[in-house]
Amino acid sequence: MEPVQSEEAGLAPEAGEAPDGQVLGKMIRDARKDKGLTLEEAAKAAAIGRSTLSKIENNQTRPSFEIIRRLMRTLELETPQLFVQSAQSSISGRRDYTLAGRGEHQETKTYDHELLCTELTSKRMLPYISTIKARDVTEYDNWVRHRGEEFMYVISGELVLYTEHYRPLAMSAGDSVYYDSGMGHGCVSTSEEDAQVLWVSLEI
Amino acid sequence: MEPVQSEEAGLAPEAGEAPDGQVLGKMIRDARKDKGLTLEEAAKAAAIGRSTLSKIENNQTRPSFEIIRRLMRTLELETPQLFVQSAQSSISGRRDYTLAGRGEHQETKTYDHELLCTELTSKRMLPYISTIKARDVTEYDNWVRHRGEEFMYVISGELVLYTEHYRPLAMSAGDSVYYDSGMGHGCVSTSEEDAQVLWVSLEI
DNA sequence: GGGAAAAGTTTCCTATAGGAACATTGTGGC
DNA sequence: GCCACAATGTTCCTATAGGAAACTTTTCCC
Repeated sequence: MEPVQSEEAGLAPEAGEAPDGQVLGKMIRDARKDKGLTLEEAAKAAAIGRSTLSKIENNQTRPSFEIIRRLMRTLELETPQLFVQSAQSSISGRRDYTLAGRGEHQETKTYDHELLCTELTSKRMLPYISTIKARDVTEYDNWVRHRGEEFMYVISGELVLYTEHYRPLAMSAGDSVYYDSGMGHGCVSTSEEDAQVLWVSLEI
Repeated sequence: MEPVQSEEAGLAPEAGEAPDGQVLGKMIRDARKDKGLTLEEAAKAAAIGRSTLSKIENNQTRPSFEIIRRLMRTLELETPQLFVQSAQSSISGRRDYTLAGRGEHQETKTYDHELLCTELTSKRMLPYISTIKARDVTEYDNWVRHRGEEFMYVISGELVLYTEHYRPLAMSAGDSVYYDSGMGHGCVSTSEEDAQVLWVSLEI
């Protein structure tokens, strides 16, 4: 009963009708992991179903506005990251999201993420800048891990990239590294000030 | 008939909240009226159904995230308003780009690429740093174009990103942009010194 | 290594979102 | 008043969102 599905494709800026919400799910998953929550915990806190959250994170559904709203509150996500009308253009970016909230920027003990793109649908790479808090850590055992690849470039500061399979890698401004993000990894700032890092992540 | 459907009745555990759900429709209607659009016009512009918009404005449905996103773009709604109620129009997600108008540039071509990873096999993203010579210009009719997506971050200097379909975008250190690289594009340095740019490219 | 518990995914089903067509309510001209 | 006709509201139907539970995978222990 669906002879024509065409009309949808016409107006939308992004061409492909591929159901890939692509980055939205990843963002939510990352935010959840950052807070150290399991699917169950996060879902309960947001008053949604565990399976629903799983589907959203895997981009297997087109969630309702209400559901997303609850998740954003629970995960303390910056709202503009999720939308921001980039005026029907595929050009978007610039660090203009820090905005309003002023301080209530999503922060965890260790990282402070700032997404560098808007229009999450239709994008496959996820670029963002992280501020890595200065702190002392003798050893790292709490790996970040997600299927895909990741490129990292140090904008400022000094840090050590700990990875699961290789020896720690000391990095400073201008250095970059490319690795399989399925391998556990994590950063620790080794300078007095926070370190700034640019990531580009590709989920497989 | 009046289905005073307490939409949230079953789901929302917290009672002290839930205003957004009721206000959403009014906000959207107001925004539409402000722009002097009829239901039909607005719905068409947002690529949604007329009846759907009607229901949303009358709070008779719980629209999907995607639908709301389209409406916000069409009506140029500020995102935080939808989440933070009583938001005093925090200027967010503003496109505070400085747009470079004008078109006279001399032409040359010489980027200076430096690949940031080795072992290209098994990698899907391609990160590299380009030095864009001062006063360097790419020819407009000879766009760079390749299937895929591209993320660009300005490390230093000032430049203008020219694209095939959008207005020139002036960028300086710290700015970034994400675009479909199938769209013709090219950079021109506008500062005295060379500009340094970090690219991450993803072929499809 | 193996078994158990936890985390995550998929399946199945119901309620409903979204859109086309139909119905109703303005609104201005005569 | 009555008639166009334009704008909005409602009905009807299908595809699917969302949740419970079954199932699978991963993570810990011993």
